[in-house]
Amino acid sequence: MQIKKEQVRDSILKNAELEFYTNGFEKASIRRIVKASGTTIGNFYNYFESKEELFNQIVGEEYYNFKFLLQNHNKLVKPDYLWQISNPSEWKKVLADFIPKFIPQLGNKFVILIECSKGTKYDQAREVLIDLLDEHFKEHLKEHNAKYEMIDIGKVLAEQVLNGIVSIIRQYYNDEKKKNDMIIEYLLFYFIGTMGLLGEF
Amino acid sequence: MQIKKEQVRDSILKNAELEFYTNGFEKASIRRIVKASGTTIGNFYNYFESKEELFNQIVGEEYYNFKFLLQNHNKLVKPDYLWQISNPSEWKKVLADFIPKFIPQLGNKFVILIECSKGTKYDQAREVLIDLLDEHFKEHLKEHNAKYEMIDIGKVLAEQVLNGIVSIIRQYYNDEKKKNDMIIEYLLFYFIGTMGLLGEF
Amino acid sequence: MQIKKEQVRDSILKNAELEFYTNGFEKASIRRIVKASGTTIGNFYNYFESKEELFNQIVGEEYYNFKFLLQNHNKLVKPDYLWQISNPSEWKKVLADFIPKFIPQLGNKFVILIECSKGTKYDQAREVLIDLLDEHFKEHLKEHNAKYEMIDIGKVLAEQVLNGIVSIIRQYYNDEKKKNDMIIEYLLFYFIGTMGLLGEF
Amino acid sequence: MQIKKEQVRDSILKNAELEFYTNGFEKASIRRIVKASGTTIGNFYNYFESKEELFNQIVGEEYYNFKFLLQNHNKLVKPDYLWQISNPSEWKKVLADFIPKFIPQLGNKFVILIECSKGTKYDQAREVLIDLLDEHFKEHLKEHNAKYEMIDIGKVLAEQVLNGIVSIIRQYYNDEKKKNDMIIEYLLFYFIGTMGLLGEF
DNA sequence: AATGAATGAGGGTTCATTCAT
DNA sequence: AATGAATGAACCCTCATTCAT
Repeated sequence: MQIKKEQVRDSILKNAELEFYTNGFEKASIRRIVKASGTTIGNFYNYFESKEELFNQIVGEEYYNFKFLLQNHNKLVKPDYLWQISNPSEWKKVLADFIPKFIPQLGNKFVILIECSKGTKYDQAREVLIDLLDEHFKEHLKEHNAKYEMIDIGKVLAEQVLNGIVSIIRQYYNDEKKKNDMIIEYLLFYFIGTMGLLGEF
Repeated sequence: MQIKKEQVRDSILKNAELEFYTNGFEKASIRRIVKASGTTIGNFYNYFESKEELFNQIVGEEYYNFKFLLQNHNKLVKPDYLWQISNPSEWKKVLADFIPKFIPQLGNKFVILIECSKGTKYDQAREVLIDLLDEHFKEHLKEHNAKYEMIDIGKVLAEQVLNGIVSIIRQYYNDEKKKNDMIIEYLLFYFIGTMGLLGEF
Repeated sequence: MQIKKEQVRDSILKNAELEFYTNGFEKASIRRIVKASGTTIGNFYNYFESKEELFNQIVGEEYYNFKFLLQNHNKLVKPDYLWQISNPSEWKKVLADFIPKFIPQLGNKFVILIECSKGTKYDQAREVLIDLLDEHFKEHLKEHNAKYEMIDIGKVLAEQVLNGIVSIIRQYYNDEKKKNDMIIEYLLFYFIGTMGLLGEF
Repeated sequence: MQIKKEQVRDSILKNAELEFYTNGFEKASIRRIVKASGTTIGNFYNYFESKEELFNQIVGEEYYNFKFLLQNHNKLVKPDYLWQISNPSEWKKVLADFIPKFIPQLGNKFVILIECSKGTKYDQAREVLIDLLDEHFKEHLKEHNAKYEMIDIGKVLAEQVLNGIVSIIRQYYNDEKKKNDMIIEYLLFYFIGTMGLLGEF
């Protein structure tokens, strides 16, 4: 009984995740979710209060961790020495060490949080994250080139890097290792590009 | 009342553009559009045959130009010498010359075409463009580094660069000049990053 | 000007007739009618007060004649000697003389009146006509066979003969002569059948 | 509330049958059906997928049986000796035996199938049946009078006989026995009429 | 725990008709 | 005389959610 209960619950969560991932919160259909989960509409509401609450249960923890990460990134994320290293292959190694620490967060739920939360209370998640990355970037940009004026680029870079990560997650959802490699590769691109830009200004 | 014809039509088009831009084709609501346009549902259908046709009228020409650009990009877009230039500030100048040629296409309608066309006959636009960019990138990557194995990165780069442009358009929709500057800046980032990766740095 | 006016009016009437004939009153579309007539919705209402009034103008006279015919059929329509004639080829000749007198009424407008008037004030036309024919038939049936009990057949015969005529009009709408021949032929069938039934009972 | 399931379903089916019977498929209104059925629009779609599917459920089996009958009518329907019998009261007896076999099919649903299916996938049912009857009639006409030229009459007769049956069903929908009697009576009329025509030519 | 019937608001769309120009 | 913009009710259908069983 207990087991069965959990099975139903898990089935709903699993299928709902796919539905939200595919269609976004607003276009997601409870009917489709329960059908895929092998249960019924009525029973769904024995497990979850609403579509929104279901969504919360899927991305809530993710969001919590994510906020924690953001709030504490100054302590956790301190690879600023990166910016002083000038050899790209060196960078790569450093990133390969550093990135895996927060890569567990970069799964489908992260995508849902960032891209499929329109219409929920999380729909600012994307913006919040971007603002934070922006701030982060601007700091570094300023730090390395005091004369750099076009600081607005930080926000674009942020959105950019976020989209890139999301895009990789979506593309390699079924190959954890490749996904991680791609993210590292991709971030390298970013740092290299940034360095190039900054170094020449 | 009847004199308004063009006003109403323009009002609908303007508000519809915003609605599609904000909610995508499928979630866009005709009722919201007509309310924002100060007219009625019935009257809407005096101007447009359907929601889909309204969408077509907004992005149709855009799509036509866009296809033309894609089909003729080999002739139009030939700054491949870019890849042989090693001085980033030189790159920047070249890009600044080259990019404005197709920048007029990069407005809100382009965003709608790329990001908000799910459910319409244009919903492959994004994929088509990405495939083309991918092909383009793979060519160059192969050309410059025969040993470069991870050719899959082409598609990610393509999606990446497209997202970046879209993101910039979204952010600077009200400042044409800055938008253009940002796109140039941004593409520079891309080329520099790519060069770095490839070993030309 | 005056001529043009009549042209528009006639064009509307002609196309409306076809529209009513094809789709019935309720499914008929004013928009389609005006489009086919080469005019506009607004102008339509300069010529006709409403869809219903347009319908009236098309079948009104028809209905008037038809009612007159019905009310005076005892005077006009007196081929009762038909029923005493026993030679079918003789019948045929008599019918061929008699029927043409009211055949002018049996055109498309008659069909519209009988079959396409649902939703208008004429929608009882069919029933009225059937009742009258029924009465007529019952009279004759009684007259010729006093013991004939199943007098209800009159109504069926009436509906039957009406449907038959309508069906012929619809099928031979473009060949006046053949249409008339078929109607005669068809009515012969009826009288022969009736005679056969009655004579043997 | 939920116990009603079958009641509601039956109520919808019953009222829908009446609605289709009265207004035809296209003019039939789901709103009227659900109001008459004592339920709501939303709930209607818990029982039926669409207006068309509702229609299918009403006439689907009818159509299946009807097609079977048509395809097998050469085996099932073989009272051709009828045409050699010259005594009408004898005909009547034979018909009285034969007709009841397919009379169960001749109810309101048959009428809906034949007369109210415009706009559905069954809208050719009428034509198919008429063509088949036409063929049937032409055969017999040829057989009995090689010189009979006006073979076009077959189609008219077919439409005629079909209309007649439909008309009887419509008139005696509430008296099964009388309906059957009338159909027999009516078909007799037809055979006698046909015989009369043919025998005298 | 499970079912699915019931609701009502909203989706896109069509329509006859009115009326300012 | 002619135009067609404007209206609002009705069309079929989908949805998340409630609740009696």
